[in-house]
Amino acid sequence: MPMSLPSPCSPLSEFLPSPSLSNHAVFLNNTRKLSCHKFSGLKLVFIPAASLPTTKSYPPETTVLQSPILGKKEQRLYPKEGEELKGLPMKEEEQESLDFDEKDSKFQVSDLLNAVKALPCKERVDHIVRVLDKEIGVLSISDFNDVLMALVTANESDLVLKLYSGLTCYSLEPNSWTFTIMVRCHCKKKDPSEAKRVLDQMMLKGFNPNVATLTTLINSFCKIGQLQNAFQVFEVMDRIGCKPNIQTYNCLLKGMCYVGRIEEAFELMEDIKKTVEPDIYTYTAMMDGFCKVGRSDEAMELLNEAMEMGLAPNVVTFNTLFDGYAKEGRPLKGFGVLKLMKQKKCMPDYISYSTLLHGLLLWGKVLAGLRIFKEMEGNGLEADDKLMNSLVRGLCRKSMKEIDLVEVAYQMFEKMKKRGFVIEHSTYALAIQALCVANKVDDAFINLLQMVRLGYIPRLIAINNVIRALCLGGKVDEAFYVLVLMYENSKIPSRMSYDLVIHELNRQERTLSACNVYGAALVRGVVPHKKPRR
DNA sequence: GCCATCACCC
Repeated sequence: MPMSLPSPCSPLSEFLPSPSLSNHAVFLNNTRKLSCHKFSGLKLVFIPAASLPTTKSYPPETTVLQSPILGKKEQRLYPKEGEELKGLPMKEEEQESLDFDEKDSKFQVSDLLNAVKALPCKERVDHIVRVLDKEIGVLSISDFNDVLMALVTANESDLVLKLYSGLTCYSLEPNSWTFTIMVRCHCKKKDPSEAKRVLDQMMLKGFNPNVATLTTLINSFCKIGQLQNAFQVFEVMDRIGCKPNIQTYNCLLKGMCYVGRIEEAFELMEDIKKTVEPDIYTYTAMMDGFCKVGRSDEAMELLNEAMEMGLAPNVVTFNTLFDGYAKEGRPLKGFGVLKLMKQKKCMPDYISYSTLLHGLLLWGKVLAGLRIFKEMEGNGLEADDKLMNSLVRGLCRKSMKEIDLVEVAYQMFEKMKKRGFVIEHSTYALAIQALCVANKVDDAFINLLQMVRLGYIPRLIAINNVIRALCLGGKVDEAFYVLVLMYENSKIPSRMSYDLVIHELNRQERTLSACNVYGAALVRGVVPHKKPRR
C-alpha cells in the first residue's frame, strides 16, 4: 500500500525515526564539511564598548562592529578624540533607550544602512566592511533586519545573535522578517531546536511563517537526523495552511535517506510524484540515498528514469554515482558514468574527478587512477594537497604488492615535495613503508629523518620498519641513529626497536655497543628480550 | 525578501 504524505490526519508515527536507527553506516559517510562561503574572509567581531580605547564613554551594553581585516588602526567605528561625529542626529527616544553616559554622543549606522539597502544582498557585507569605520546608529527595524540578513548571509551568526539580543536596547520590536532571519540564523548554526523556539515565539506574536522559513527549519532538523522534529514542523505547516513545495519534500526525502530509511524514502518519492512534480533534486537525493547504502544500480535506474522524464542531470547527480560505485567497490563503473556525463554535456568538476580517483585508489585500481589524474590535470583541474597525498598513498599501498610500481610512487612523492605540496604524516608513513618493502632502505631512512625534521613524530611501527630494514642491510649505526632521534623527540622506542638493534649488533659481534643499547633501553624503562651476546 | 543536491579520512 502506498504511503501517503504526512498530514495531521495520518499517524505521524509512520514517519518518525525508529528508536534504534537501523543503518548506522549511513552516518559514517555523513561528516560533511562546511563549504567556504564567499564572505568567509570577513570577520566581524564585537568589542564591548567598555573596553574601547577612547576617552569617550559608551553605555556598557553597547557594542560596536570592528573588522580585523580592516587592519589599519585608523579604520574604526568610534571617533577619534575630539573628532566631529558624522551622521543624522539621534532621535530623542533612541537617546533615551541607549542611555548614553554622554547624551551628546551620536552613534549612527544610518549612512551605512542606507548604502547597504541600495545594494543587492550578496554585496551588502562587503559594503559594511568598507564603511564600518563610520559610526553606527540604528533607525528602524527594517534597517536592522537588513543588517541582520546581510550578516546571516555572510555566515556571521554569532554577530547576528549579539545584534538581536541588543534589539530592545534600541527600542525596536522584532517583526515577521526579523523572526524569519533569526530562524535562518539558528539553522545555519545547526541549532534547529533554538530555531524552533524562535518560530514558536514568532507564531505566538501572531506572525505566520511561510514555506521558505519552514523548509529551512525542516531541512535543519533533517540534516542532524531529527526526523521526528522535522515532521513536527511539517505538521505545523499543514496546520497553518502553508503548502509544502518540492523543496520541502526533497528535504524530508533526504532526511529519511540520511537515517537509513531508504524504503520509506522511496515510497515518499512515489507519493511526491503524485502530489508535486519531482525535480532533479528529488532524484539526486534519492539516488544518493541508494548509493550510500550500496545500491548504486538502483540509483542508476533512477537516473535513467529522470532522464526519460526530461530532467537534466547535473554534475551533482553524476558525482553521487561516482561515490556510490566507489564505496560499493565497483569504482570502474565510474568510467561509464564519466562517459554518460560527457554525452549529456555535463562537465566533470573537481569533485567528479577526485571522487572517482579516490574510489579507484581505494580499490587498488592505481593505473586507472593515474589515467584519471592525468585527464583531470588535462582539464585544467589542479589536484590539491589532499588529493595528491591520497594519490601517492594509493600508489604506495599498491606498490607494496606490485614492486614495479614503487618507482612511479616514489617519483610522484618526490614531485610533490618539489612542487611544494604539504605531505601528510600518513603519506610519509606509507611512503617509508613502501620503501622498506621495496628494500630501498636508504630512501626510507632519509624520509624518516625528513618527516621528523618537519615536526612529525613517526609511529612506532614506522620506526621499527625502518630499523628492521636498516638492520637487515647491516646498517646498524643508522638504526641506532633512529633510536637517538626518537629520544630527541621524546618518543620512547619499543622493546622491538631495541631487540632489532641489539640483535644486529650481536650478529656483527659489537658486544660493547649492544651493551650500551641494552643499558639505554633499561634507563628508559624498556627491558629488551635480546641480551648482548657475551 | 529567506528554502533543497555531491567527494577526500590517513
